[in-house]
Amino acid sequence: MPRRPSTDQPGVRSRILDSALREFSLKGYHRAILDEIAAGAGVSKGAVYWHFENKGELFLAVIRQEVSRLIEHVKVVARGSGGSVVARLRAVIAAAVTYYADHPEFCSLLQLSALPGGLELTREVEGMARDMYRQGREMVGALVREGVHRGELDAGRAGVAAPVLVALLDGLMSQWIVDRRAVPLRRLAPDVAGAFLEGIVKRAD
Amino acid sequence: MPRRPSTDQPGVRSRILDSALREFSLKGYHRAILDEIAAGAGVSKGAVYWHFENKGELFLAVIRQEVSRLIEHVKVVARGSGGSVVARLRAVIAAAVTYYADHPEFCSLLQLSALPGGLELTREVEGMARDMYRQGREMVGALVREGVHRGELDAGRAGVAAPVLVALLDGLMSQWIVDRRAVPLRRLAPDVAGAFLEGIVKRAD
DNA sequence: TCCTACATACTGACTGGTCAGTATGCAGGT
DNA sequence: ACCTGCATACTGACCAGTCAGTATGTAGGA
Repeated sequence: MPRRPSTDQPGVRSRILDSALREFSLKGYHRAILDEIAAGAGVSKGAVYWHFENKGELFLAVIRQEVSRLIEHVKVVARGSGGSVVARLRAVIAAAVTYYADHPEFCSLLQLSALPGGLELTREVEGMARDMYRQGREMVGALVREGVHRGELDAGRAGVAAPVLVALLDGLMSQWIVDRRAVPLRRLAPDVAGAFLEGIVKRAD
Repeated sequence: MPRRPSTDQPGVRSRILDSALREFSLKGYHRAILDEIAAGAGVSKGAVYWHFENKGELFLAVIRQEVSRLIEHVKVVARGSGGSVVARLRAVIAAAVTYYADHPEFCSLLQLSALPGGLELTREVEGMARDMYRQGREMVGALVREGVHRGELDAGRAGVAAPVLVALLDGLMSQWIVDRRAVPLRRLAPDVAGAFLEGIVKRAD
């Protein structure tokens, strides 16, 4: 239990979190070593155990911080400036993709956290991944419902649109991580949005 | 180096692979213990080291086997019975989704193998994941080119269709793994195919 | 067809390195 | 004098990998 620090050295805790993010995203949970996380933060292992109960809790804290940052980043865009729903969906896709491309360490961490429960760590991490996906689907779902209501989107697709868009973004990230050249995230983003919105089938015009 | 066995106990090697698949997919690479893999196969640790160089090679062997099974399974469907490209794309989506749903251990393993290089294991595993995604994109890409040539698919979407479909399938699997109720793979499959092919935007009819 | 001389395919006890977690010390603030 | 916020040194469990030993073949000579 991290006793609430009062005369804290400014930022020790967040420096530990930063260093932990680096190490975990570079080496994974098991190969990340507490002594090196501590060294990376310029403190000792004692400091880590002062601020965090154990390695697992540190990992959870890192994930919590990073996930909430992404969610916040995308939510702002989704609430949007009141344009059309289609425009806001395009913006959401662009925002997510941009965030991925700007935060590769975050992507690594996300892949780790989205592993099936038991792999790598505890069920708790799996629960966080589940929540994250849910929040993503909920956000997209709300947008889609609005779009259907406004007559912009097809009512028949309302049910799958959310899991499909979340899957799309997640899966693109996975491909990008292992092969950045083959899947140039940023460049693809507009076309991806187009394909998601309008499909790939040729229609009469 | 596994010298070719002649008086092999029938199936020891494949029993080890089966047990390793179970353990790795249940516990991940690091928490899977060789003694338990051996016990699960009904042999001793020595037998594991007789057939495989080390733990990493065993992991690679398991992944290779499983990935090539999926690829083969889907490729057969993609070559298809000569129907329309759209029909074959639907069939590919259904085949992949069905395969996922029927082989949850495989899904866990796939998630593990698709981790960024260095996480969990070596660059070699990352290379396999890269190859797998490439093969997937290539397969879809060939289908899409045929579809464009036949006038079924929109030429403007030809470039993104492959990474998008691969992403879609991969991302759906990820969501399904951590939350099977919220993302009922099999039931969603047809609608997913519809969304991918025709998009979600409402069009005038 | 039986014996010799190996080869194959294991067994299971042991070792050595690694690393999470702990015990203890200690400086500065109050 | 005591608490906070660390630093340092240590412990012990865990587990990959090793290796001497064994049991079961089997090819070839006599």
